[in-house]
Amino acid sequence: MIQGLPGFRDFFPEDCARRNHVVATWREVSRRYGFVEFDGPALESTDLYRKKNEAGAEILEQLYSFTDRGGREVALRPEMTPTLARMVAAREKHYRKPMKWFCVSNFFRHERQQKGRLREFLQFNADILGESSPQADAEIIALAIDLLRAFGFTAEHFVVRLSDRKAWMDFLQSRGCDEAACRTALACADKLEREPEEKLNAKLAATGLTVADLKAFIAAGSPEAFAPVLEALAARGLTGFVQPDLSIVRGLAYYTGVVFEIFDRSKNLRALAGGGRYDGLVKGLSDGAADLPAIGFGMGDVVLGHLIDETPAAAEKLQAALALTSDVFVVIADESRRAEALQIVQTCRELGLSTDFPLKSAKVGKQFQEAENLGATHAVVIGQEWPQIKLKHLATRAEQTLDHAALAPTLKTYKLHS
RNA sequence: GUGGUCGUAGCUCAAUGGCAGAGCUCCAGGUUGUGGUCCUGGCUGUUGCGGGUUCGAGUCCCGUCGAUCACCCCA
Repeated sequence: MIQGLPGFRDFFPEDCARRNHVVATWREVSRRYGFVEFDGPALESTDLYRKKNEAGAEILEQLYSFTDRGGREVALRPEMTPTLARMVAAREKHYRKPMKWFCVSNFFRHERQQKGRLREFLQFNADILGESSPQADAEIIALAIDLLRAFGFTAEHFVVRLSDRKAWMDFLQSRGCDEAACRTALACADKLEREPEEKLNAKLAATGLTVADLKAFIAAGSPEAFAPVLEALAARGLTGFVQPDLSIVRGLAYYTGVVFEIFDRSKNLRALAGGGRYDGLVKGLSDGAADLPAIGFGMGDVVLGHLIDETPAAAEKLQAALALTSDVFVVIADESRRAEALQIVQTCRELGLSTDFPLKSAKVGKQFQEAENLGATHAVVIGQEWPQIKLKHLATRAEQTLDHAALAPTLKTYKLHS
């Protein structure tokens, strides 16, 4: 038998139900925040990703890229930002600012899978374009926090680690670092927890800095850099979710201001979400056609799924969303009345009720069993007494007999009450 | 790309180098037109795949594919 590709997932009904819960939550909170949804193509010109990175960069190595039948170099999207920048540059003048856009899309990266990382995954992205104030930074961070709260997480479960690239650059330039030295220093700051001090000091030699200098800067905390964002988050009552932490650097070169990553408190997992301000990227990717300040972040479904499973409150919420529910099960007690039963089924469905019935002759007991299995709230029994029928509320086992013509009006009132 | 661990029924897992099994799921019954429990019965395996050692391999060895974890990287 042919197997699925490594790092790619099948979505059986129960998996789809999980995914739908995640996506529905992302969409609902985004709607509350006034973000509008957009999407782009899964396949883009490889040049779109080359432009942002130097040749040979690991990002490019991990592209699913190939030459299409028309001889074009194309790649499956590994992230959304280049597509967003392309789209924004094309119609920037058409939209009022600030633009608050989000999308939920699948992305592809050819790398070895491990916990929290697959080759195809779903990612939520949200961006605010055309507004450079700390108010926009706070709005984006608040959205990220409320997204996670909507899944049932609290400040006990996750934390936003907030940093600032500009504070880093100011510090490094004050120490005489040129552009290359800044890049080296930031890369080392990113590895402070992972690589031994001697190794990092060797790398830092060219910059005139030491690990001790970097650690001292992180420890000092640069409070003035975070004050406006923290104030705006405090006013929303979200202070408890945020922790200033200059040790967060993020790998990307294009960030220009606030950067943040969200981690589970127990630190068992990779980052749940990450993002930051990238004021020069739209201009760079559009060759100057559009110039918009921007801040955004991404949140993948894989790590999020792990944390949901590990967190009882979130897992319960997921289970509630997964519970099968249907409204009506039509029991065909007398097979000779199947035509009448189908008529009732159709009536229920046209009322908008989720309605099911047995496709083949079955004993009444089995049919009630099936109604239970499907999570139906009501059973309608069609049998010998037609045109009278029975309507039973399964939870209370209360049963009433009524004329079939009276069923629709009766169910309508039930629907209003539920 | 590098390294560790692991591949047995749809799922979770047993089986000292000696007859491949259990629970759950699924399917079918338990006589008249009413349920979640319960009872009975049944299906499903080239033990991931290919070699090797052995009288004999699920078990040991090699290769391969896959899963998983870590490194790398993390857009």
